[in-house]
Amino acid sequence: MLSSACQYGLRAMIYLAQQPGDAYLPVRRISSTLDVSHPFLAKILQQLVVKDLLVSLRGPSGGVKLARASTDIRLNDIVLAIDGQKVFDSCVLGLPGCGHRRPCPMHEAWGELRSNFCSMLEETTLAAFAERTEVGGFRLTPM
Amino acid sequence: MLSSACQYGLRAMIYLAQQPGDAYLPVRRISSTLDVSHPFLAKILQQLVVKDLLVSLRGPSGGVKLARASTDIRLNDIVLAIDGQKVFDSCVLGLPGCGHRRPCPMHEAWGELRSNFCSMLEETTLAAFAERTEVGGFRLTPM
DNA sequence: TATATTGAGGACAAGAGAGTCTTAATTCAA
DNA sequence: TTGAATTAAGACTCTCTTGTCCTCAATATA
Repeated sequence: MLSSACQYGLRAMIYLAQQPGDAYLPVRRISSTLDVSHPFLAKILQQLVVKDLLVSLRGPSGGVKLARASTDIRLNDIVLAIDGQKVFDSCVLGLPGCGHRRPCPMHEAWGELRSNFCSMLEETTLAAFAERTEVGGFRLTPM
Repeated sequence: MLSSACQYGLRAMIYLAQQPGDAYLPVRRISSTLDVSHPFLAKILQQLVVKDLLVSLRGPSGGVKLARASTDIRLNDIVLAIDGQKVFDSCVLGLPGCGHRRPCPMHEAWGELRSNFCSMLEETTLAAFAERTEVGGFRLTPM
């Protein structure tokens, strides 16, 4: 459903939203906390910088931080920035051009499930999600 | 969500369920109707033969046909045979071991959507699906 | 029995996604 | 001003899925 890159991106963004203060956080710190490859995560976060979801600073005490308040970033923004629109309009049977006008047999049932998923991503802010993560004691890391 | 192989397999099985009579249907016929590569589809259908969802016969007037009544095959059987169990217990954030005991932040919301999807696959028989496909005028082919 | 037709099976090629590595550019701090 | 820390950028490798190709085995039919 979501690519690995997108999964890493989401986890990193949630982690960043949990940080107090306004300091830059080195990517290396994030990657070691989440236990993912540093160069790979760096490349992913770079995409989020380009899409204006993160800002970055080079040099000592540099790193990345959220470009705006976590209450103003939705999970959907992150997924779109990394995986693009295709997640949202793919057909379960892989038929090109499947849609309301020429549906495949699964279109209706799948469409409903998918739109529920999309709604969740669109409605949930990063702030809400980070808080739920902390309060619920949920984890972002494999270990 | 589903691999291309699985998508092709589902489309082929629906197409087979729509055939009247009990004759073997050559894979070549199926592949050209669905407009997918013949060798690739052959390999996929072979898996379904091994899993006893199809029976095959070589030689002239050979081909494949459903191993049992389409009322006795569920979409779930096909997905399991091709993509395996991993479709059903994957974590949205890709965390290994994510589950009730150690959930990731998305576990609950995603779990519900996924279990709806699974229920649909488990409850829908190939017969019901093929009929809906014909009655609704839905399509299996790209063109 | 001869032959054309079909699936079975394996080796191979192409593509995408995942992940690594190296070098350059930037910036803080001593 | 020098050096260390850090992101930026691109080339590269690996692996898995997708897809192709060729040969072999089976079998219905003439």
